[in-house]
Amino acid sequence: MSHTSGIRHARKQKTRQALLDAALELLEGQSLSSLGLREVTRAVGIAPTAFYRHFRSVEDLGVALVEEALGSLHPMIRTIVSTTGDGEERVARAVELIAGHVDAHPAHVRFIARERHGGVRAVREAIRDQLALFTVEVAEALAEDPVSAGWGEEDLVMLAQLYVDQMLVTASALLEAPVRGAERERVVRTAVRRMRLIGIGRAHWLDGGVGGGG
Amino acid sequence: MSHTSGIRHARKQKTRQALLDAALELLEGQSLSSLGLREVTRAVGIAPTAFYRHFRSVEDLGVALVEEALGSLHPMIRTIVSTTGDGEERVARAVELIAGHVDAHPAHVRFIARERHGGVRAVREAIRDQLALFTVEVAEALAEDPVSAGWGEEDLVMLAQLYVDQMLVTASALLEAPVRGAERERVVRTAVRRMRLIGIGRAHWLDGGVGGGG
DNA sequence: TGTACATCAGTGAACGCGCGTTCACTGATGTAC
DNA sequence: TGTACATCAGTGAACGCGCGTTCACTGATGTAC
Repeated sequence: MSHTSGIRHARKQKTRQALLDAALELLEGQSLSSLGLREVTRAVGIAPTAFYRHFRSVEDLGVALVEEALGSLHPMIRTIVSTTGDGEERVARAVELIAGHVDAHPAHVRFIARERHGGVRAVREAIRDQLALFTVEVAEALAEDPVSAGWGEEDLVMLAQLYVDQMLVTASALLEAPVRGAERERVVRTAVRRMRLIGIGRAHWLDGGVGGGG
Repeated sequence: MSHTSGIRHARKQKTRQALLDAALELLEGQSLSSLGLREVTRAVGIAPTAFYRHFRSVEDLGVALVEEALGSLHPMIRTIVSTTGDGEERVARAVELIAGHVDAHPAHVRFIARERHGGVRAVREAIRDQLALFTVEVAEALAEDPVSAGWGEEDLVMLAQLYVDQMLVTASALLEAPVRGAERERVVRTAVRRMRLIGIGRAHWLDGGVGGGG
């Protein structure tokens, strides 16, 4: 058998996951830069020193959490960008998918929102890099869409960034709203309208003038 | 004389400001939830116990920092929303004003970006409340603009939120770029295009369809 | 103006506590033969 | 299958350290008369 199998390895993975889960839960009420190693091991029920068998530091654990939280988002991104239908349908489905993800993984979403501009450099950079991958993915999908005919590379990336930002803004707004109820529906409706407005801007991007003005 | 004047009061205010300044500087490399009271007083050069003459806790100091950081933004918001000219000019001026503010108060901007979703509830709520005031201010200005004729209240608020979000996204992106150079210009150009796209969406909001789609 | 008392920003010692990290260890699991 | 040795996840004591908070204090500033 490979050294990545066996009882010992499986137990180690289980402890590692328990550390990640415990940290994520503790992070709902604080930032990574104030999370203590002893706090995490206490929550898991192991000795503080066992922490070092899995991570070099809390910062290191934070980077692992970024991969766990944003790695699981890739499939969702692909589903959204590959969804067919007219603009209005796509927008509604995208917001639904985001809302479903927030309901399923609220702690992950909170962690990313909090640490994206948080106090731990390595974690900020890990999040930035993952989001850059999302942007590339979205930009490539946009490039294949007939609506994007005539668009420059820089504009496609700008729009992709705008979509990725909106995804995070929407997810973050949903986090603060209750899972059900009028407030939640208001947040969803606003998110849909934001996306619709961006879609309209996209459709008229090459028309010539910005229109309006004071 | 009133009890708010005099040598003693002036010295107290000076120490208080020194605490705020020192905290803001220390917060460039960490989050508020890990900032220590002793760390701040050490930086100012006073005894740890003197801290309590000015703030009940570090959290309390954080709320004061929110007021300092976002209070100073109100004039800028008013300048942006009251700027005349066509859409393209307004966008360029708005981004210039934001860039100027980031250059003048980088630590304030970093603090708001970091603590907006940070680990200290009272500070998050203070930021949320201040941003809500900005949104109201922008929504009122939008309502007076002829371009908004026929717009519903909810849509005006949605657009105002979108503008306020963009202001923060742009400020945050500028923070990470060097003050001068090609990278900075790329960030500014992208911000202008984002704002332009939103302006186009706004101009065509009442046209009927979203257009495009896969 | 001068005096006597009140206020209060800042001090410094002291406290109990939890922190991250080290170290030698234990004992179950893995491996070579 | 059995044996002998290697690996290594988790242990528990120990360390020095900085933390937030308390308390009685000092002495400059403020105020009443």
